[in-house]
Amino acid sequence: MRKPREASASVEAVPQKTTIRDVARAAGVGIGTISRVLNSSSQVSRETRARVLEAIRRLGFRPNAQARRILKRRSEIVCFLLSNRDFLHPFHARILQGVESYASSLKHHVLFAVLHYSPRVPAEKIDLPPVLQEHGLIDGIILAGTIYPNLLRRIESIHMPFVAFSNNVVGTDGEQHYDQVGFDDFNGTLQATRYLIEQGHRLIGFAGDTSYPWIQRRFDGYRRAIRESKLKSISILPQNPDGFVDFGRKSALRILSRQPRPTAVVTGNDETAYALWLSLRRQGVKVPEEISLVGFDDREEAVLMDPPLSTVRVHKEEIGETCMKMLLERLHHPQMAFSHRILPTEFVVRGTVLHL
Amino acid sequence: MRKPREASASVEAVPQKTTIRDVARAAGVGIGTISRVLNSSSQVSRETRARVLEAIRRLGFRPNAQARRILKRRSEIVCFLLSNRDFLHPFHARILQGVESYASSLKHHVLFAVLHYSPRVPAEKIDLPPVLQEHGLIDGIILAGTIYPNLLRRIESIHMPFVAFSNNVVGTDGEQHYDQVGFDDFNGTLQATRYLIEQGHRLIGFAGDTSYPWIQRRFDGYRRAIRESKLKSISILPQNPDGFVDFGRKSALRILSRQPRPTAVVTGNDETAYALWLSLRRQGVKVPEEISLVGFDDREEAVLMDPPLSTVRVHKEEIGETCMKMLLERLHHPQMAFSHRILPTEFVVRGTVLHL
DNA sequence: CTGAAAGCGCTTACAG
DNA sequence: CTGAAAGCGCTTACAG
Repeated sequence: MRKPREASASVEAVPQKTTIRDVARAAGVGIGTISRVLNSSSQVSRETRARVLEAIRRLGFRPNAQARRILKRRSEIVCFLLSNRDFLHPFHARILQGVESYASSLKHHVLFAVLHYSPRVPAEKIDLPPVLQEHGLIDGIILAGTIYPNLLRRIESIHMPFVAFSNNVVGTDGEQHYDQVGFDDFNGTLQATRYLIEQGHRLIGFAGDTSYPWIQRRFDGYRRAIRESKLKSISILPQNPDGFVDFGRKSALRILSRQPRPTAVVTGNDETAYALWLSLRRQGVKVPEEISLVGFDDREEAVLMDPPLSTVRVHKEEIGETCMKMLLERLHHPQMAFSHRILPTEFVVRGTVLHL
Repeated sequence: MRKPREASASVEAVPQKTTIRDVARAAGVGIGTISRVLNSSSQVSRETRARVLEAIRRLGFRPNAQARRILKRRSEIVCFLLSNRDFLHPFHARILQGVESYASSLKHHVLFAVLHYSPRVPAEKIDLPPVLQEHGLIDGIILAGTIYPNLLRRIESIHMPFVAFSNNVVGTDGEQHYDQVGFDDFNGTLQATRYLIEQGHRLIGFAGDTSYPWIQRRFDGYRRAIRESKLKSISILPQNPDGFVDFGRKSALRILSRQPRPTAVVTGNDETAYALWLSLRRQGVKVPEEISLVGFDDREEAVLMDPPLSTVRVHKEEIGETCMKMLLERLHHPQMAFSHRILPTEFVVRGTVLHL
């Protein structure tokens, strides 16, 4: 027994109930004509079109999106799937914004979904959000967050087009058979370190946790620059840091106790740079007068520092846009070869590097 | 050149093409029976169900979500509409997370959309995102960001259920005929200021831009506490600040030049507190030894400070959850009276308040 | 240019 | 319990 929809008073007030048939009757035409007007088909006479548009306006008719989508065989909705992040960090939030902005400019929509999974569970045991279990609701997926091989395999198993934000892909090796967009970790620190060298620095350290593959790539970029100039690399990674502040304290200690003491430090990311900055200040060490500092990511922390942090800027919105663009290309050309686009980073000179 | 997934073999591999009719044929039953199994109707015999499930598995069948939704007359998708924010600030990002988390626990989905509009344009001129122009795609809206009266009227005009995050509603007065969820600005600063008084402070200033209604409410809470204890309120608002750092500099100046000098400052939000902290430090004024500081919002900045900021915590995820919950109630009970839920805040004691 | 009809992939009374 | 049929709100050949 289906319950009748609400009280009779609301019948006129709720335009949702008006269907294409009502409009056809009101305009005295067939339903096909209404559809043609809605889809701005050229084969409708001016007068008919005007009559139909007037009827649509008068009845407050809005076509049912679901019904259209069934026939169109495309929902024009993509899913932004954030995996294994307990909170939507500004970095990913801005990727999402880039996705949304590009998507909406093309009349597409973005569904936001979250997934938590263990990297150690077999692929088929990963419990995907319901939206990925159905089909027809979304056309494809933009995969962000931390991506382990099992998630990749799980997503592949549902045969839905997807694009992965590649920088936080962990533990996959060799060739990958999917579309990816990322930014250039290696060249980011390469450029930053070269800048320090140009500014006259010769004793340059690197502080960052290289157990993350992206920090490792940044470390590699740093080492390349160091080697190029025949300098010696100095790596600083505190043991068992107990949280953010403790991490800063321990690495500051290691830096300051080194003989000779580095004049500059390249950090694995802005957060590390921030923690270091706090600790150095606390110990009365001035940035950049006594130690120059360079970050990576250009997060909010960067401009909150005083002086503001010189860092490697990542164009987060552009990453989102490019993900969306690639996904659309994939949808239109399913047989196209897979590609991995790596977007350039940009070194931003602000206040934390001293010219020696 | 990487090769895409097999071309010819994909006919069987792509489950999207399998329909309920294929399954019916494979299982040797009618399509109605497949539907009943999918909807776990109890009126299917164990053997038939088993046969159908096996066929579904074998064919990799996943039902078409759009088709189901047409019949169900409910999409179980809500739209999170972020208005007039040029970027998804962590504050709103966490509201979104709360919405998503509650929604997904109930098998609902969240569509993320952005809107930019002028507060001065007539309501009917506001160009809503396409998803709000169709019907059937979403069941309702959660409205976040800065909300002016014209947007409210525009949303009301499309007759779609919605819930507004109320703290950033601007310029509406009197009774509001819609559902709202917000947090308690007034009691937040009331509690924070009382805490300062308990700690022995008698000269307490308030720094914040009261042209924003929410900061005005926070100012009111501060004044209530001040009046309760028969103290004198001291309001600090720098003229024409030129950005974040300049704002901090100017207000620090005003605070320090006052005779007698306040021993504590309640700020309109964490950002203000952070700017103030930076400037005070720069001028060699110690927090909290010489000046105590209290923030509002409990944003990321708060824990980035050293010592970490004592502030008024807002439960952002809970706001999102409550929005989603109210929207669902509204959907199930369209005739229910409108309500405005105001969630409590919580004062978090950290390191920036000195006991006198 | 336009209407009548078939059809998209489902759900759900209806009748056995 | 189950199948055949009607129907959800659209789009799109088809035939004039």
